[in-house]
Amino acid sequence: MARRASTASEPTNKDSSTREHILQTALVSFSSHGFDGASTRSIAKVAGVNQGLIPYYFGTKQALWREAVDRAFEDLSGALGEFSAAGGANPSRNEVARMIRLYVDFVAAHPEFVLMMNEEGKRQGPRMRWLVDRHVKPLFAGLTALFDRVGREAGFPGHIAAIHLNYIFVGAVAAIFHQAPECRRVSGYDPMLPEAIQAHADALVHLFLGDSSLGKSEPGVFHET
Amino acid sequence: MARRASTASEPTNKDSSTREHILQTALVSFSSHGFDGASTRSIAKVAGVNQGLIPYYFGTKQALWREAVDRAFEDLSGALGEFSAAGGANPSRNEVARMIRLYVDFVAAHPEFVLMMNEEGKRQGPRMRWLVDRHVKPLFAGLTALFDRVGREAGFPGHIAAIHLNYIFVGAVAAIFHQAPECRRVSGYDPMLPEAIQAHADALVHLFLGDSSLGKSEPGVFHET
DNA sequence: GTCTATAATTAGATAGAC
DNA sequence: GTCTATCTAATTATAGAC
Repeated sequence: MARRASTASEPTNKDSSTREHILQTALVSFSSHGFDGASTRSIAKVAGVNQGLIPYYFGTKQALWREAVDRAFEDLSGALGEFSAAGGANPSRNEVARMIRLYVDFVAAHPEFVLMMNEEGKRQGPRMRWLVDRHVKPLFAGLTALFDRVGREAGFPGHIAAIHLNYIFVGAVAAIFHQAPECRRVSGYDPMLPEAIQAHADALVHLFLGDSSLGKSEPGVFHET
Repeated sequence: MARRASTASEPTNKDSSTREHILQTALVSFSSHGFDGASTRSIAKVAGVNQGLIPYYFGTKQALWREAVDRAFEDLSGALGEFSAAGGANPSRNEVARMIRLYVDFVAAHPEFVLMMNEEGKRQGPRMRWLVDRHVKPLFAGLTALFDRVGREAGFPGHIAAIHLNYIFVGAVAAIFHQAPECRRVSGYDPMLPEAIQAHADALVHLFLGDSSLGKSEPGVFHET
């Protein structure tokens, strides 16, 4: 491919550079095969470049992983829009429903995000600590406030319900997407189809917020205020 | 350690043999580091035996993995008792609640089971196909029947809700346990403590079945018949 | 049955041609 | 900036001592 000349100080094009291509390929490989299972040679092969370019651009495999994770959380932040920044203000039922649908759409479009979270969050180690301290903790305060309110309104017992609701929610959203190959083989149903994604979001909104379209708020755990 | 002599045809003691010890160690290692990430040397080291014993007992790494997975599903079947065999007969609300608590307790006691399922179910390959065809498909028919009934009673829209409820349920149960290290670091809360396991089961029963202890059946998605 | 030693392959990172 | 070639270390599996 033709490539325009660039001086030493001028940054290269962000979206079309092979560096960026390696970065996007790396996150998918790491999430699918794990950090140890994804070799730099296999990442380079999928990206269509030489293995030597990875140490050239990123130094170490660890550094490549970190840049790929940074990029993943940028994508999440962009997809959630105002919700990722606002935190747990005091959203209405419709705002919570919209947040659920935004997150479902993001996970369906980027299953590698939650696969990477599962890969690193399951065991202690430097990558888990780095990931949690740098990216998860800042998001967690807002999420806890939100689920604390949801839990109270739903009459969940005890003061520790928020953390449970948090993981119940993220697990309930993501499993069908990060287990998509298993789901297809066991049931013949493709959860990545647009109709399936919508049906999944519908089911989650119904489960967590109840069905307000019928004009009653009894089912579900969250009631309009 | 002293070991009693055995003839060629006599099977060795199942629970105390080093073969069995390797098998149990292997599942934890595979679930934590993935098939490629878990080296036979590291498995042998954790088990406290020599690396050469793995090809001696199991032939190949693949065969070791298969035996470890067989053992994991035996444990699941044992923990679920009558529920794993009965399938989706027509359980009462209390029976469903009991099944939820049994599964929560199993996942908390054996996070390596769902970690292994996540590890292999996320991508296509010979291990995923073997695992699904041999172990998941036989369980799936009963689960679908159960969630089909739950979905109908809860008024979920459409005829494909069962598969969504299935993955919503298994994801909701397991995430806090398979992400336990992440959970501890982000929140300081240990989901593996007995009180936490019970609180998680309480939250799930409340979410999926509603709170019948108050004598009303409005919240939740499942109503007593 | 359990060990040591090793063969064949592959890993991440480096050096240097162009 | 991208490639080939290579170094060192770690991988699975095998051979053989005891």
